[in-house]
Amino acid sequence: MGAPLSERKRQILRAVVVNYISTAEPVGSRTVVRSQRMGLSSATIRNEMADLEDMGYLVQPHTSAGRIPSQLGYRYYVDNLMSSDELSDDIEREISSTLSREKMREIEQIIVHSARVLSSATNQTSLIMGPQFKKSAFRQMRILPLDEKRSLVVLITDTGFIKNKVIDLQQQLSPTELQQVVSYLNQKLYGLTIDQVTTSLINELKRDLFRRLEILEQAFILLEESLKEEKQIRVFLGGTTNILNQPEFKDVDKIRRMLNLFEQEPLLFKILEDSSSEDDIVVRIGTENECKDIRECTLITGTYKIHDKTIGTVGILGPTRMDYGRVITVIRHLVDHLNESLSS
Amino acid sequence: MGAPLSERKRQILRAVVVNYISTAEPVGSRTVVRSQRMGLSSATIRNEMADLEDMGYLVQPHTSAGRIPSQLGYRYYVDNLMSSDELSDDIEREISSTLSREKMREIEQIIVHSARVLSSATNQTSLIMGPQFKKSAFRQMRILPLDEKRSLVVLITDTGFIKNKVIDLQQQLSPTELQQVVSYLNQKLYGLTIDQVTTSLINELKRDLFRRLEILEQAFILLEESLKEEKQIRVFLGGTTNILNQPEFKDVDKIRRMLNLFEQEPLLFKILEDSSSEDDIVVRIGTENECKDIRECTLITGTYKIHDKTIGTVGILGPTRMDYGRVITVIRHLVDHLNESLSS
DNA sequence: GTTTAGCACTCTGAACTTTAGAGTGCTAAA
DNA sequence: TTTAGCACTCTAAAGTTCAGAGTGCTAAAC
Repeated sequence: MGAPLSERKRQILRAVVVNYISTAEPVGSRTVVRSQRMGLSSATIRNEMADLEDMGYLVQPHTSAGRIPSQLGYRYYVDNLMSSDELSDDIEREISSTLSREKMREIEQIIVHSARVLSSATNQTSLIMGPQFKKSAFRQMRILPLDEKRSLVVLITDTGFIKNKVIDLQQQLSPTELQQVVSYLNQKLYGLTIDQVTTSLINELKRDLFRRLEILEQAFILLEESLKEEKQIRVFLGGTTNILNQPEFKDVDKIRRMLNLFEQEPLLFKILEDSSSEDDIVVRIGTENECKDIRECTLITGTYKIHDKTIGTVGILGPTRMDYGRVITVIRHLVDHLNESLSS
Repeated sequence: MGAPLSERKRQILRAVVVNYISTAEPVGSRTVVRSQRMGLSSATIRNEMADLEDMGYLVQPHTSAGRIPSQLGYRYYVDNLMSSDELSDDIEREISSTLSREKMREIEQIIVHSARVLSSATNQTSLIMGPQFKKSAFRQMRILPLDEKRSLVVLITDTGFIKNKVIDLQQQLSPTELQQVVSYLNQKLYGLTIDQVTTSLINELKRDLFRRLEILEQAFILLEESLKEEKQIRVFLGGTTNILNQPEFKDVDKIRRMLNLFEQEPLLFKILEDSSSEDDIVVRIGTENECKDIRECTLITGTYKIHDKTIGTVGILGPTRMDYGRVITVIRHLVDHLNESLSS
């Protein structure tokens, strides 16, 4: 990306970014002088800052204001200048105590609480994609008749999820018939990921079974439906009100657009999915985001796993002016803890 | 409440309330003259309005502004002046189509969608308390072993709910032992409401059973826990961003306080519970609300039933300046539809 | 006794003006 | 190459002005 920056420019750029992140005010040359102990006058810094502006790392909101980092400036900071924060003991403790509590057996509970910790530790809004059931592999299926009309279908996956759903059956199946159906399905579906259980596959199985049992129309419609439903994943939010504390959201209209976004789960899902990478933490600054509703924001995401299988994404969404170092460490720690506590 | 209002005052009060509800601007005497076709001059109306202010039905934000209804004014309007809206066909259609859709088998789905309809039909924020499982009566319990370690506990209630939860058992029970436990529990618990299944009752049962089977410690802890969990009820929100459209919430600080409230489920639950009445729609204006966070708001609630058993509350929360007539009819219709579609 | 026309008075909110302060870029000297 | 000095620019906050809406009161009209 053009000429490499001199050490002095790097220091100045870092000073501007750090200052702006913490104060939200444009940073002037005098402020940089004060925070750098490098024995240069403000005039010199001014020249360097003018250069940095020409190169695209800084921008001026108006003549005679200080500078603020551009998107490129943040990018450079994140890639080259940032010192990764040490996580304070408080937060470390908060995370691990939140996740290790005895009562946290339900995965949904874990996710909800994680979202809360994440947002309170970063003062931003957190998004966590619930476990992606669809990436798990089919292990076993059971059907438990409840009363004359209803049965409970139970699905078990290799990642240890147990999903169940009540279905209505118009006609009653005898235990033997039920047994036949179940073992046939188990045999056919074993090892497939939920994603692979497509409508066409189901139709095929249906045709196959119909030759033997002609009573299953209803049951199949419902099975199909319940699978479809499980494929849609929930996104959990934490600290949505935190954006109100950010000075960049003092405009009611921006707030509205943001909160509106938060109400649209499918969109949030897409945003998280777009930005997730199997193995590392991803930082998307401003227009690096696909979704145009968050082009003024930064999204930082990580993924969590169960038994080494990536199963969901966690993220922090906030203004581009966010404390990158801190957010990244917090996410990293949370993901580590999640991986550990979900795999046990 | 003091002297009864003359017909003329009633008309003027109604005019002020109606006008203020739709414009959010203080209503002056001229405006009242224009909207009333009663051939009086603004001076006369002015005198009457001054009287109404003395009586406490109207207030002036400042000298030389129009009047706005006081809390008492709204109360009088709701109790004596309001003409109940006819529901437009559009909304009627929207409600019934939302609730009758084939896929809406899961009760949670129904609730979520109801919250949405409610908020979009009223332009306010809607709150719906999920079905109060705890008020249902225990009907039947089943335990289905899944693998070496885990079992699925299924609870069926008289209102047709089916709740289930996976539990870990340290030791495996033989089918016979399991059968014994289950039938003992069924016998003991049948007909009790979930509310009545207290910790002490569970402890008692536990002591009882221990004499016969000594393996159940784990199972019981978990059963107890799962019941406890079911007792906490979720509150579903719809249209939280609608408050941003209300001019009374143009202040970022008020917005923050409101959104903060929305994030505190237990508080919302308490608010709804405080205000619900078995049989009719309840209107709580301003300080009539217990909770101090909504002392500037009006909460209108209704309850829904399954098989004539009250099982949850739906509500609309907005500024005291809300379209009472419309909101009440919308809620009434929604509740009717809910009752019908949940009881089938 | 009501009702109303007329008028002086009040208050607000929007538009405009002023001003202090922060910061810049340039020039010329170190 | 660095820096002191200075003229210049822009903003945000505080102050000012002003039209408009609405009132309450008085005295006349019905």
